[in-house]
Amino acid sequence: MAVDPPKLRLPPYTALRAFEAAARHSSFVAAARELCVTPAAVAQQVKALEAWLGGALFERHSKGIALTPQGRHARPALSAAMDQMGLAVQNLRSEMRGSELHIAALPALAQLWLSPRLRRLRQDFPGVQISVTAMEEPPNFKREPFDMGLFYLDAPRKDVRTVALAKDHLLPVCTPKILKTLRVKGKIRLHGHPLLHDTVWDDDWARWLDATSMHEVDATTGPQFSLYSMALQAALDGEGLLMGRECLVAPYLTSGKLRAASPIRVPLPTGPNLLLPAHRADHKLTQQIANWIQMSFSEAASTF
Amino acid sequence: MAVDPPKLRLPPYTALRAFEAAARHSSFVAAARELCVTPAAVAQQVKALEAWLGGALFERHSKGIALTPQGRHARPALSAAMDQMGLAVQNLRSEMRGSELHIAALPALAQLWLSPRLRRLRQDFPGVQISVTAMEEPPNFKREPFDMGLFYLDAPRKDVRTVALAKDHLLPVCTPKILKTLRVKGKIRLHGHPLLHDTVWDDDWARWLDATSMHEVDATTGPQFSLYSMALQAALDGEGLLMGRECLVAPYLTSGKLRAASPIRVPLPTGPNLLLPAHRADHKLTQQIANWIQMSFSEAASTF
DNA sequence: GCGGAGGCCTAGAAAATCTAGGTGTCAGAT
DNA sequence: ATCTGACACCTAGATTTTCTAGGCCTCCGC
Repeated sequence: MAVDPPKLRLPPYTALRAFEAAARHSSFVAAARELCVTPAAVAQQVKALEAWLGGALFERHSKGIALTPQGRHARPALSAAMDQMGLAVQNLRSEMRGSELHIAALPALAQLWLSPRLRRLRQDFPGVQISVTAMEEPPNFKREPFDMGLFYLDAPRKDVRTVALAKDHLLPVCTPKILKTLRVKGKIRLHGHPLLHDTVWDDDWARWLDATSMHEVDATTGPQFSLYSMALQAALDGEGLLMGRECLVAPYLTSGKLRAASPIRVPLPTGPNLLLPAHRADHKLTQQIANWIQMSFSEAASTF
Repeated sequence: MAVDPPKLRLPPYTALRAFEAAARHSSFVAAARELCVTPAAVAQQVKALEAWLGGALFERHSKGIALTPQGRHARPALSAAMDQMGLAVQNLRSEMRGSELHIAALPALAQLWLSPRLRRLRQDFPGVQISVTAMEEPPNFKREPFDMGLFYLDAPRKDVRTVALAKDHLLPVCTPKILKTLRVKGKIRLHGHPLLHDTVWDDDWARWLDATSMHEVDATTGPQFSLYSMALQAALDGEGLLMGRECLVAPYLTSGKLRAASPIRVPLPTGPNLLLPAHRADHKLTQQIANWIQMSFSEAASTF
């Protein structure tokens, strides 16, 4: 019965975070990816936490893991606490660095839509330091320090204000030079040139060919690019036909560097969206820049 | 514009905790005491956090520190997040170790009230592992893993259900042997024997002497004990007069090992309280044991 | 003008956390 | 039936974070 108590300490934060991520993904590897560590590290942290608690949180199966009832029950509160923690830190951070703004964006949107407008954006908001980070999936705004996001989404998200910036359409594009070779007796045939593919938007070609009932063209072959902008560059270099997303290729159609290889535009179920985390909703600078982006998009849309 | 984003990480948790504690205490030394580290460690963590944020959180004065406006503004959210975190962990822990119960208690209450009843408590709740930790101040139940507390308090606390277990009174006590030497012609004089003092309840003697207008006795001299139970032991050993707290010395009065050296009982503004953190309110075992303690106290009270 | 309290610094010690590399088990494919 | 890939696990040692020790500085009150 010590008078100066030995302070029963909480388990280390790292262990909690590892557990939370592993529970959320039901996987140590996925959690490890999220946390930027090796799976072994996650496993160790979870094991340490289990030791501290004196009981198991996961059932280990050779293929994957499953939460025990206790673990399942504990997760929501822990996640909420971590969200709140991240939120508090972000608010603090943004308060300290008043005039910084960090945008998360799909690589394609970052490079093809945002990048050309950055100069003007910076001119219109002098003194604001605008950063852009490209990523495939929208980040967890509660945990990661981004002020807004720019992503293709089909449905609005809870916990984030989602503004659809435009409806997007698919249409095949190529250089004018290639276009000529496709014209046979006034009709256009999509043969004789490679189809350029983006690895993420892999099924764009299939979707368009399906919608236009052009089943004679094989959507599965052709070079793959991990970045849409690289596929686009290949198209600009005359290496083949790209299934264009109108929002992204519009400037090249306007300038004449690319041409539509077909008049048929197939609507996409998803389109570019602006994501505004709820906790930034009343942040003035964020609002202003969000408005700027929306305006800029509707201007662009009018040129389609 | 990396595609695999370098993951802007949150600042280390330790730094946030150091800041939070330092802000709460407006002092690095106090924070260090709370966190069981040296002040230098706290200072370093805070400095690291400030570096991460890119701005100062405290104004350093040679005597103490003061929060900057940003720091002051950020603190509440951070504290709340940490509370929630601690809470989530505790719930998890208590769920894993279903039949453990941890009581925080003032040393005097732990030793003189709880300890004699522990055997019966354990008998009445077989299979429950009951731990007791003694400490001078009630812990922060949101952060530290205690299921209930037993402390002298004058006012109820917010965020913790406070149950007054009894009203307490001061009365001077000594061994029967000493009592005889105090009787001079039918009247009792509190002279000729040392007054035994508890360092924390330092002013008990003064309070009683004041209330009884016995200004001729000097309340400031006499041996000091850091634990009430040691002062009590000294009294039992006939080393002098103890200013007794009725709740604590009652058993000795009953058994005759100690006698009241005066019939005058002076009410104390504070009394023993049972503290039940809100988040444990619907925990069955905690409730049962709380009831047990309340009952046990009212039984004891009826014997005064 | 001295002593103590509080904060600051730095180097090195201690502890926490992570990685590498190898094992075992299963499910689905060959 | 066997192979292969995905996933979890382990351990030892590397790396990073965090802490302590010990000395310094400044201010305040005596």
